[in-house]
Amino acid sequence: MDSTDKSGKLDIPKKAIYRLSIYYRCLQKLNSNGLDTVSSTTLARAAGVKPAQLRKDLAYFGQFGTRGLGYPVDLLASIIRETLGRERLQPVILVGAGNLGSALLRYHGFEKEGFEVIAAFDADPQASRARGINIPVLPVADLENFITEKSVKLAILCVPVEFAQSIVNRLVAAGIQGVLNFSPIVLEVTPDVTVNNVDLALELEHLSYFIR
Amino acid sequence: MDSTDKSGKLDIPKKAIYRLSIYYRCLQKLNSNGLDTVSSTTLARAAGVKPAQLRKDLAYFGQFGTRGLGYPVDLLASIIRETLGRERLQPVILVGAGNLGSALLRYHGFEKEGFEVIAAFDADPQASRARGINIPVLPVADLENFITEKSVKLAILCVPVEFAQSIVNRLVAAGIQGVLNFSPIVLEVTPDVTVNNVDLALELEHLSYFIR
DNA sequence: AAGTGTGAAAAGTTTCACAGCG
DNA sequence: CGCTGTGAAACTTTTCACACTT
Repeated sequence: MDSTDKSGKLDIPKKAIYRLSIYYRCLQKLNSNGLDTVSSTTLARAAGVKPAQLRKDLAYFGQFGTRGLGYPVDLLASIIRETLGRERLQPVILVGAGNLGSALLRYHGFEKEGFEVIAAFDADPQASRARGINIPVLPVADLENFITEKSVKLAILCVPVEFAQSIVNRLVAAGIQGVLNFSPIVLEVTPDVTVNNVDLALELEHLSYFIR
Repeated sequence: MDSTDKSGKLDIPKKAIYRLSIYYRCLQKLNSNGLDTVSSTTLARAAGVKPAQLRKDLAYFGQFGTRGLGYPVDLLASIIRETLGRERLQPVILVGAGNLGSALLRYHGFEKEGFEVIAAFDADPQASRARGINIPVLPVADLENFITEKSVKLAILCVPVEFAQSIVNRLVAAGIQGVLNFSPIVLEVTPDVTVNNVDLALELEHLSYFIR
């Protein structure tokens, strides 16, 4: 069997891709601490995984280490950055500037990690503008034009659950390929679109199972 | 081998427990639609999984279906609720009422799912109180007393990343058993404590890998 | 000596397929 | 007949252990 899937990407396990982001963060930290080489044992400890897993994860997309020495921090960081598709700044839109949506906009956590949220959309842009948001809040009717014109590929979805499916249909039709979904609903999309669900109540519920 | 782990819990795969929460939501919806029986095929479709997986998941903790008919919606919902430890209202505290923390408090998404956030803690309670939060915002110094007095087991952690580890140490020492962590850091805790990480930037980064 | 890269084993999870019950 | 419950098969992911390189 060959090592790429139908989309031409290297066949890296999904979970390994999540870990790549964690490794990248750890590398940035190490780099700012002036280190230029790191062993799998050290990096793995920082990332909370086992050394063998780290080595296997990195091996999915190449050989970057020096035996007896470790990995070059700088190079490895660039490689991961490129693998994740972060070499270019990705514009992101946010749809649904209600309670949670506007909270996320004020939070600026995405900007800190190098994503630019270039516009928000809401059924009532007037009301949302009042909430101390400093990017344009546009009416939902403008979604399609905006996405096409700016070639936006990523969207954060914070609309009420009953609108989530119909909005995501419009996003996908307009060209969105990745959706970060905060609604507690299983969205139906074509296989070429990736949906990541962040379900805050579900995470708390999951914790509730583990406390005695 | 027997079917319980060292803590005496049924040995249900972690991923199955997440799905339990999803099933529970779907059941509530079905119930409000007046249905009182549901087949694995129907419930599975609503939950976005395969019928066999749903049946296997439910079988981990008992036999609730009637062959030829399906599952009783009401009973199944109660069973899942109990399995998840949701029969009692769990008090939750939130630590770090800054940008994201105060946003989550105003969002009220946890309350909607039946969790009560009974207090928030912040290094500067004064500043946080101004942000339109309607639960007590207490100084971080009060953490230990409050947790002990109210027997709080769950905490939402939204402090800046550099304080996360030391705060979680204090939480755990005071009796917290489950932490919903929003800081981009791998927290070190004893095995009897469960940490769920919600890393918003990481989720976006993961999406970024899948767009072409 | 130190530490990577990697086949092979182990563990975990999902899917299949069908026996068996209502 | 319809649909659950479940062993067994298939698949995925993690861990091990060690040959190999600097």
